[in-house]
Amino acid sequence: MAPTTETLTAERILEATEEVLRRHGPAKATVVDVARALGVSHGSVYRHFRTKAALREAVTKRWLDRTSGELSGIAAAEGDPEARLRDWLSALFAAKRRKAGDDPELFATYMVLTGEAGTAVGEHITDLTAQLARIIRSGVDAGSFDTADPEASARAVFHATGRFHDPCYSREWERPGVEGEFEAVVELVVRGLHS
Amino acid sequence: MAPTTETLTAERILEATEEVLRRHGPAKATVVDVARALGVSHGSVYRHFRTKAALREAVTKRWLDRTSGELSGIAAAEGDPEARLRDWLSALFAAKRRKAGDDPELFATYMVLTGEAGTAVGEHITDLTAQLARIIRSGVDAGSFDTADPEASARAVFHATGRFHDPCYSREWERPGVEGEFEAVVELVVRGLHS
DNA sequence: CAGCTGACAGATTTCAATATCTGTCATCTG
DNA sequence: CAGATGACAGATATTGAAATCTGTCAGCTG
Repeated sequence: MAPTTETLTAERILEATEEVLRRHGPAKATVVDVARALGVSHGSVYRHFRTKAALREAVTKRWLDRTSGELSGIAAAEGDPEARLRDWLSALFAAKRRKAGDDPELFATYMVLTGEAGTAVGEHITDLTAQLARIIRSGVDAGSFDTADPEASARAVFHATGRFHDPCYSREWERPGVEGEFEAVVELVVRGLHS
Repeated sequence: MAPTTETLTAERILEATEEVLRRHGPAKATVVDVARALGVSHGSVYRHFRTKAALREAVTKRWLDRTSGELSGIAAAEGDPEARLRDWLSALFAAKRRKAGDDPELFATYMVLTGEAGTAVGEHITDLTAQLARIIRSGVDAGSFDTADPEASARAVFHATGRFHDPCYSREWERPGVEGEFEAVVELVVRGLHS
């Protein structure tokens, strides 16, 4: 694309890569395309990212971190832990559903990227369950939740609600009735946590 | 394979198709292969199944029905509903995990088959949640479970435990610690159901 | 000399020609 | 004549040669 005089940074490469992925999809997005988009040779891209896989994983990480960031506010907030848990789960579902619904092709692209084994997804899940554990712990402290192991309960809640945040279910998220299914599972889970 | 004098029945075709799928995998299993395995012309296969898709769906249905059958005994049994619910969920997880672990290639084949949109999977899920609903209803009658809508609760329980029976998670089922994760989710769900 | 380039080897992908498959049906056979 | 066959048209899959990509690196440039 248009050559620039700006310095070539990891950040600029990541932005260009996102754009190339959006345009070409995961199968046809090449490092050469990214370099072309930046007006540099592909060798320069390899100066910042050792391999194509590392570049793709960095893009994935950025994308996942955006979701984590949206939710961390709720996890850190003050107030009724049960309400916060419900809010957090709703926000997670809403965020995923929005991403999947607004631009299905891009979402499919990221599904491919997250499927390429790497540590990014695992770290994202660790991050999210840590947020959940924080909420649950504050519920235990307040006496509204009862669990011996908030971390384990957090993982259980995360797993139990997987249908409403795991990308492999994304095509179900637009069906009529999901909202109700979501409420039912959240209800079950919140009741299971109660003392 | 070996030609036979036996009459050509839908049942024999289904058996041969299973064998061909096991041998060749979902991508390379053709109707011609099935006919060859039976020692007949492929036109004869089309006499019993209108399309290749119908044949594949019939095989899928048979496979899914085998799991449903294994579980229906637990759902129909007498005795403590909570124990039956735990047994049923454990049996479902064990059955899926065994199928995935014993013959991963065949399991992958069936994952492809179930992914080919059709009514078989939907009916299977309806069947399983009906079994769950039966257990939950008996728990409500016995006074140990509390829910206004056992069918809805059954779907919620099924969704909440998806990570331990949905094929899209099958590669997680062999990791150390799954057993514990499973127990934690079941515990959460059972507590959520309790009155 | 830090950062960029572009040629290169080996791996991967594309593309078009070729082969095989699906689904139909007129015809055959017991 | 019920049930099986195999030739056929159009759709799909395979194959192998050519094009492109990945990752490296010696050398260029500011």
